[in-house]
Amino acid sequence: MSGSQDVLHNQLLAGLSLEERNRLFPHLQLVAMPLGKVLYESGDTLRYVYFPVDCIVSLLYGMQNGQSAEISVVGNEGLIGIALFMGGETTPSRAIVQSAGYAYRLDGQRFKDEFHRNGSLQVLLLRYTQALITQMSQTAVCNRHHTVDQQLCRWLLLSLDRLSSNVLAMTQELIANMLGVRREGVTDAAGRLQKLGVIQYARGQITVLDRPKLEQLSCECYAVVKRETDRLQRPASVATYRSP
Amino acid sequence: MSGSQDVLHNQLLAGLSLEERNRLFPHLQLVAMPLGKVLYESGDTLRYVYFPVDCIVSLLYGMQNGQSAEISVVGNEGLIGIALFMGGETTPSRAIVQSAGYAYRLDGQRFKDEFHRNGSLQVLLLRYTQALITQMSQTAVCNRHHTVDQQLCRWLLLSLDRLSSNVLAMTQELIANMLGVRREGVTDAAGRLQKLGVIQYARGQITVLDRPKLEQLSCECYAVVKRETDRLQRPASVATYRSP
DNA sequence: CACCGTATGTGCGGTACCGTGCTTACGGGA
DNA sequence: TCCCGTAAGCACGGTACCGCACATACGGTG
Repeated sequence: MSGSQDVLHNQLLAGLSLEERNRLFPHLQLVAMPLGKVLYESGDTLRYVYFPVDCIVSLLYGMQNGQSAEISVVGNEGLIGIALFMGGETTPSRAIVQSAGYAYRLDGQRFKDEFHRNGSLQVLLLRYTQALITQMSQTAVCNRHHTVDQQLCRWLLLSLDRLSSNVLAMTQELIANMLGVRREGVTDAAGRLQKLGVIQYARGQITVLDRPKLEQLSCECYAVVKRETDRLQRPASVATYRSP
Repeated sequence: MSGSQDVLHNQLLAGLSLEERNRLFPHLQLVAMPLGKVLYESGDTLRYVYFPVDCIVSLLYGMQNGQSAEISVVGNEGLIGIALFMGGETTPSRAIVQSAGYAYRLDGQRFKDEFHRNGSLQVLLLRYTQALITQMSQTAVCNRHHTVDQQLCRWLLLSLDRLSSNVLAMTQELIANMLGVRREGVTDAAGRLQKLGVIQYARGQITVLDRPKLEQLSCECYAVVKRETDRLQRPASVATYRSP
């Protein structure tokens, strides 16, 4: 399957120094990430961290009444399991594979040890965590102020950025779970997008036909998160930034 | 004004080792935090971190159309300016004093230097950051699924926990800005709470009369955040945790 | 090819919140 | 004491989303 599962396809792993690579890479395990796989449940003690290479993982918060909502999405730009180096060991969230693929898995203890060596891994992880925080925060305001239509666009764009194709394998039901809305709400929004010729829907398979239009229809939340993620992912330097 | 501005009233500063205290405390500056003071705007490069002793600071995300929403609230359990040690230097958020008081201010560079010494400050800050992430995430789902009534209860409880009194100096207009809803929505919700005898409202001054009832009327989000914050704030140990 | 599970579309009433414009009423300053 | 700015209450129609109960339609399996 070509080199598409190359360790270096994960941007965090690719950013490590030579020494760090030598220490960590021998312990990385390539694992399959089938759709729907649960990496951890709310409250689980984390045993591994996962570095996605070509899959997408959603972090969800669930509630007592069964409702839930996605608070962030992770692809090859990040990792799953930040609670390990944050020191909490667990989180009240749930990590579930949203788009199938592969990831590299690393033992939690080894990962923590490396983090506390104060090397470039630590810098990369902290910056990534800040990007994640931005995404969560923006999701919070988005949930408050934007329509389902806008949020669907945002969600499609975030997914698209983490895939190499313009085809997503996702049912409307699943998307509804992620956005925390009714399935019918997604049906309506998707129908409107289809009518505009932006996407094409076919039984669990969405093809994005007009990405620029999608960006235009999306709320600003996508752009904010993307800009901030890009900024924080750039090789560490004296990153200056001013709001536009 | 008694010893209410004691450095050790900030839980993070109180958790430092003796050496760290010796290095940092001489450089802490007590600063007044009047209501409405803006500690930083979206995109500002952070020059200081602030350790609240008896004030409350809100982190807000604003949007292009002027709407905004609070994504987390910080009192003497935390600090403002995590983006400094996260490496981003700036964030797209806004920090504004929600309840007047005092805080200790520390120069950003000195703070970063201390963080990278790998001492107990680092552990405390990372754990606090995780608590903050929990709060943001829970806010996101809360915005999605809960009524204004429930959110008002949650918000009052979060504020109450960070004050030594049961009287909040807050207009409904300000609360509405925090929750990202209309002022009238807060009026309605507050009116209902008042009718139930839970709070008493008087021109920018809310007195909480029945806290247990408030907790009962609130959504679960308050309890989740509180439990997780308490867990993460406990002196670092092999913290195990399982969802109830 | 017939069947059935799953994915999608639709229609209905209900409600929580919005935007707007207005009224009431407190309380500090001249 | 009066005045006026600010805080709070109220009333209106509008709408986005909900919960529910269906109707359709695709596609793999026997």
